[in-house]
Amino acid sequence: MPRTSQPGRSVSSRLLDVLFAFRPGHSRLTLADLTRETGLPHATVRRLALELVGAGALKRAPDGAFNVGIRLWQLGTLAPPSVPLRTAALPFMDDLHTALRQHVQLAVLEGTEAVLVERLPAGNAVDDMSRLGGRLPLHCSGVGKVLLAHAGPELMEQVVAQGLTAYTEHTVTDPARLLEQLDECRETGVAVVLQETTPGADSVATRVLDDEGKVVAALSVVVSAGSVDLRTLRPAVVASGLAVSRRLGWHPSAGVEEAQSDRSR
Amino acid sequence: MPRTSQPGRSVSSRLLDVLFAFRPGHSRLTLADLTRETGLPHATVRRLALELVGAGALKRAPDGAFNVGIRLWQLGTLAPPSVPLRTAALPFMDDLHTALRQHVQLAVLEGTEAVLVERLPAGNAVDDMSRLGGRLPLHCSGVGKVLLAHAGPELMEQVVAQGLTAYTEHTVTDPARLLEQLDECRETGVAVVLQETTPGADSVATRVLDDEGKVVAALSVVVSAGSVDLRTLRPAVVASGLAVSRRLGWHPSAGVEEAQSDRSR
DNA sequence: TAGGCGACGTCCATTGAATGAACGTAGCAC
DNA sequence: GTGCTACGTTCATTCAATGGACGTCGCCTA
Repeated sequence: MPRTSQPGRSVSSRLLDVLFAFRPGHSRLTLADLTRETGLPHATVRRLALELVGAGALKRAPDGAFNVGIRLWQLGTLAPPSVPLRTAALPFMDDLHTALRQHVQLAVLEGTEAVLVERLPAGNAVDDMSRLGGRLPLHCSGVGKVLLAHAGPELMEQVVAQGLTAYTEHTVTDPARLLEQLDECRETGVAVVLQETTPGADSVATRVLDDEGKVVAALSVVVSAGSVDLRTLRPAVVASGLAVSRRLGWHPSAGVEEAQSDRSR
Repeated sequence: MPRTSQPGRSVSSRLLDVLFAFRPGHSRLTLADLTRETGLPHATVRRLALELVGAGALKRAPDGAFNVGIRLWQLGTLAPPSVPLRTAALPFMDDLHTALRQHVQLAVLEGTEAVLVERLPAGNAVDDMSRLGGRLPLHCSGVGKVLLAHAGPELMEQVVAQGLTAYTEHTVTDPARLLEQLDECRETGVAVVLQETTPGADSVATRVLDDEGKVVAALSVVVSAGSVDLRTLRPAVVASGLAVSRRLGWHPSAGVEEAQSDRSR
């Protein structure tokens, strides 16, 4: 007797379960992997996965394993703020990168994390575990603090509720202390983070504003701790952030919008 | 009496129709747009689109329009050869970019077109209509000719069958002439294209090989016609292509694999 | 003010597409 | 041989997807 186990779930949600089983570090999945990951019967998973392959959303390797297809990648390039933001930011990020020879990162807010939407790595600089499409904590990364500072109190509550994980011995885990930092960041538009995400990595981050003065992204430079005087980085980062903002239509007269209550999931 | 019009189609295919209705230039779609685009009843489209929004695959703007969501973008970053290829190529592309101050592009083969998976634009250089995630014709772009030259005869037949569209007055539309160029490209590993895609834009492209000597991508520099002696570009492009290939595990002893019959998609 | 139009939202009787347990096969290990 | 895991295929059952119909809202023209 079929149709026995999981009623009440839509086909679409099951299909999306299969899709989103692909995560960083799980980008190559066999049928068995997908079955485990989704908890669905393997016959169901197989049907769905093959349908995705047929549409070009997934690709099947000769050995039977599944991969994300190029068509999905193309779809992803259409995601805002990717389109205008990346286009606007890349030239200035590149300038920063050329001038400083350090990691330059651009991140946006997604749920209770920061997602890296662009990244220019400096081969000889410190590695800070982040990668394109990767996620960084809001409470202890440069870009994270900038985004958190401008996102309104509800998000702060959520982040605190989830627990301020200590990634290093320098991570700020005291909510009151964090609030102070965010207040300062909101005033200055800059966050300086010293070895809070990764030991040996400092970061200077600033906000990127759209034409309405809303914070749509954060731009940061990550450097090896102590290798550079962060005070010299600050003007460069701020200037680049403003340049990107202007390119997005922002103008000083637009100011900076306070605490929007975004329902962005 | 419902269930009247389109039987024989799976839910999944309909869902994917909705997803893939988002294309470059159609990245922001209203419900009515989606209805037109997919040809499905608006009640159906609405249900599917909202389910996609619920999963974070799409995002709905306050005004009701739909956009591709960041989660899909993240999924896309997992698509091979995006992961290792982009990582391996970016540093060298950046070097090329810094040295030449011209557009630097990385493309892979997808169906009968080349897809731009990475792109460093030069603000002051000629604009050549391509964008990240965009598609270029195989028969008249630098990266396209490189990919086509190494893809085996079946693809060549397909491309010819589709017609060698003349994008400019310089586009090679004679199959015999194109074959000659591809033969040469296969020998030298380089394709030089003079104003075939866009008037005023020249391109020098080379292949990128993986550890098995298979051509997995093409790397090119696009310059304003006549602004640079292309013979000086050639060594730089070739060297960068080889550098990326080495980073992917290729070694001169692996050679270059001939004409694989790829069953992609 | 009335009437037309398009976009969007909601409802619900009908039914065919999705389902998944069962079975079969192939490869590997011991 | 026996046991295990991965993968493929089948098919009776049934419930979730369907889409025509109707309602609402805003906008335009007369």
